Amino acid sequence: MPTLTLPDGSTRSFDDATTPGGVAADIGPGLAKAALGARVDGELVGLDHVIDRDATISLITGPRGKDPCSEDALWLIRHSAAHIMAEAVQRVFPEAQLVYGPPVDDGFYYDIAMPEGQTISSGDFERIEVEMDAIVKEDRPFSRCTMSAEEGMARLEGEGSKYKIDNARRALEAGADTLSWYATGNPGEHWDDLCRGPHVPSTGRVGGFKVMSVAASHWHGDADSDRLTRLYGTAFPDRKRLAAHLERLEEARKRDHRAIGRKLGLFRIDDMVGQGLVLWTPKGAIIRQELQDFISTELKRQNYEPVFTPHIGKLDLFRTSGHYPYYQDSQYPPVVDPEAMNRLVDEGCSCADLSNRLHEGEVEGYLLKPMNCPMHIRIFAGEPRSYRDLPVRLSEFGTVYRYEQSGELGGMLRVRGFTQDDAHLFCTESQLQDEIAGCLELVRIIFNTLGIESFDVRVGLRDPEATKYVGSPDLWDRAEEACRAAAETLGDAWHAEEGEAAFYGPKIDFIVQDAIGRSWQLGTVQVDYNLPERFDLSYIGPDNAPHRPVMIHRAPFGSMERFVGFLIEHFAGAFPAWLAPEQVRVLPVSEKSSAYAAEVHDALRAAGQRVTLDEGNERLQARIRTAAEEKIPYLLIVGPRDAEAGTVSVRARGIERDLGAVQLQAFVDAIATETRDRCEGVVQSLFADAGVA
RNA sequence: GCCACCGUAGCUCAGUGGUAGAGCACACCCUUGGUAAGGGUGAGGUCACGGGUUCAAGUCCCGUCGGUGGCUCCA
Repeated sequence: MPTLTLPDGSTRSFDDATTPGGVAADIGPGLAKAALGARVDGELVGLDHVIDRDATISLITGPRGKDPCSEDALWLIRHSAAHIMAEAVQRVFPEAQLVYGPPVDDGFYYDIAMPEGQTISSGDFERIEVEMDAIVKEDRPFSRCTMSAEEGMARLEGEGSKYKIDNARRALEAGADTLSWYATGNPGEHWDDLCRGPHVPSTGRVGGFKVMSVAASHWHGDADSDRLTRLYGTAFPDRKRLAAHLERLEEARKRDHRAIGRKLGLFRIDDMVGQGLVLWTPKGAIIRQELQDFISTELKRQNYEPVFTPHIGKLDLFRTSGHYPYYQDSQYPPVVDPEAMNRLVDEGCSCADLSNRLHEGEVEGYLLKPMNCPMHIRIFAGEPRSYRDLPVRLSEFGTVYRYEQSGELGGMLRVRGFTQDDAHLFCTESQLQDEIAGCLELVRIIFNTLGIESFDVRVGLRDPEATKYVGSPDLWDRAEEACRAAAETLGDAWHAEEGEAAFYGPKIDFIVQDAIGRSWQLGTVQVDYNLPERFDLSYIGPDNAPHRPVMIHRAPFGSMERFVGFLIEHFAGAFPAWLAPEQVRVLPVSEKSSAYAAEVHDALRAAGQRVTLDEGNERLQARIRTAAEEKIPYLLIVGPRDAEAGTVSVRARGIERDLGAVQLQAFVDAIATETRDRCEGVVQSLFADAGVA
């Protein structure tokens, strides 16, 4: 005789065991119709879940009106849609074997083992959707069917799907005592799939769905295991919400830095130059240079000392640092001294021999630097250091090269040559926490100035199970504690993640998402006990004895490439005036005003603004449209009236009308302030004061 | 690197094995227009590259290079 407590605190008693479906019906027919599932004592269950003892229950319904759909409802709908898609795939490709089909952030996927020689391509999506549509229209119930472990395994052995057998074994190992199947319809009669559930009550509840894309995956995420076809889909309670979602995706794609970068001429990646190697065009170079100037100002305040180091260094340097040969796969191959190369050729040395001999150090060569730290370390080590000198903070916009896997490259976000806004801090143990906090402060300044509000702070700790880490456990404990304490000073939410530390020390990363929802690490602060050891770094302490410094690697932007790639998407190409490649464009109304327009142009140029003059052979409307598409922050429209009064008519980006006319000098002063202070709104305040805007 | 898909003008994209196309951008001409596309003319192509099948290949097949998505990786 279960008594159930509802979310509002009220209770309902039942004479016999009941189900969430029963509870819903007991409350009212409207709820019974709207219910998709429930949480019983916090556990997500289907409407047919048997409740035979007291519990709390919260029914899950589809959204009403324009309300957003609850996470639970979406989960049920998408998990159910995955089944429907799987059934449809097996109708179209009867020999396809199913592996695993969970809901994910924006939808769901199903991993499928296709028979040799068959593939699913985007051209098949429509056929699959037609089948899905039929299954949804039939509105067949999702029926659960349970078998004992023995019975269930026997069934699976009989069917012979090694993937489902594996899934079942894992479920049993995880503690399940039975196996369950969900049929879309009647068990034994209709299609079914091994599944823990739960699902929505019937296929018709999946109101809007779409097969989105096809990709490859590996069984168990193991690159050496079977290759599977991963079919992605998405589903919503109704078509309207699906359409809204697809529209959002479309909007997001418009923000893609690759598309905007091309359109606005910010960068290119050229086949002839090489994969993952970014060419910064003049406009993109301005943005990069502005960011560099901005951070350099902050670095001066924090007493950093700029240095320059070469792009290439002897292999021995990287052997000492440990980067060669352990990360050989992700480095451009070494450059071997020509004389040594000729000698090796004469000796008939094979490629494998060469590789070995480079590895062993018998042949010397040079490596494009995959990181700047060894070079900075040699600067630190180049003179005796006293504790009075610490911390030493060496900074450099250092370009590094890493031979990332070709499939991983993408636009500016993952490249093979990139410039870190790098610095290495050498300090004492007791200075560590303050120094980390100083580094985090830099990131904070950058994010605040650029209005970046949506990011994750991750403190990467060592994985207690793994053995790849160097350094003593108590040093690690202290460093991890220093990172946590420093993260605490940020004032933002942060989370610790085990196993995310570098092998040489814990770190704090700032993670953002790109336009299509992928996560990228931008700024990073990493503590390092390893390299000071390997390079035998020391300073003389107050006790007149040598001590080992601690190193911090830090890059608040991360890399200029990735940061600007992210920034393009963050601003959708509409950079604030201080960053905009072109800040102002002067548009004479007609040729009659070109002399005055040139005067305006020259005044702004003299004030240091990036300004152009568009005297094109087009109508004013067309020139405004062009400038708007180029995301230029301010347009100055000047005609005879302005020439007469010495004014400019200002049009600010994103405002589809003229703000009004101001004296030329007032505009020059305002934009000079706005760009100098790296802020927004100074120009517009000219008009706000007048009550115009 | 792996799997799938894709590669046609600077860009976005049409193109049924039978003469290479459009819009935008570009150049020139006309138009001098006060707030998001004025009109005309023209130029622009080794259909990514290399093989093959065919009377005939942008189109079909194979390979290479490059891009996209995902997987794996990311010191």
